[in-house]
Amino acid sequence: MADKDNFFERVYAVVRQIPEGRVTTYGAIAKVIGAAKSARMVGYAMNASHFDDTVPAHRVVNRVGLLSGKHHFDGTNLMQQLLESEGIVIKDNKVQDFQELLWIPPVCVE
DNA sequence: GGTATGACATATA
DNA sequence: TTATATGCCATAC
Repeated sequence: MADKDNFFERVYAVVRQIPEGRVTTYGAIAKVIGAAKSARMVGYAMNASHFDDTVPAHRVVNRVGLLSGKHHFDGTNLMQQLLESEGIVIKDNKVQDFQELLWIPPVCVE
């Protein structure tokens, strides 16, 4: 289903599975959706996810735990506030204990 | 249909 | 270790 949106839909599906208070990386998502080399596409998909409020893009950060995409949110620190609202500590636009908060989504089995 | 861009990642210097 | 360069793949123009 949703064979049209294939890529975006897959990204959304994974991001939507991110538990509250957890974060993940673009690379992890890319790998799970079957496009490990398309980590950039994940971020690109997130850009389009703005029309979909069911996708917690604020829980997705780059591999260093940096809120690379906070700049794309409405506010300047909206992303950070959202994460902090979930119990995640943000310092200098970076996720503290990122490694511990990092959550790897299960592989998409169709 | 080719070029340019991108919320990343990995490799090399 | 930090900085620079390249790859990768899908979207937009």
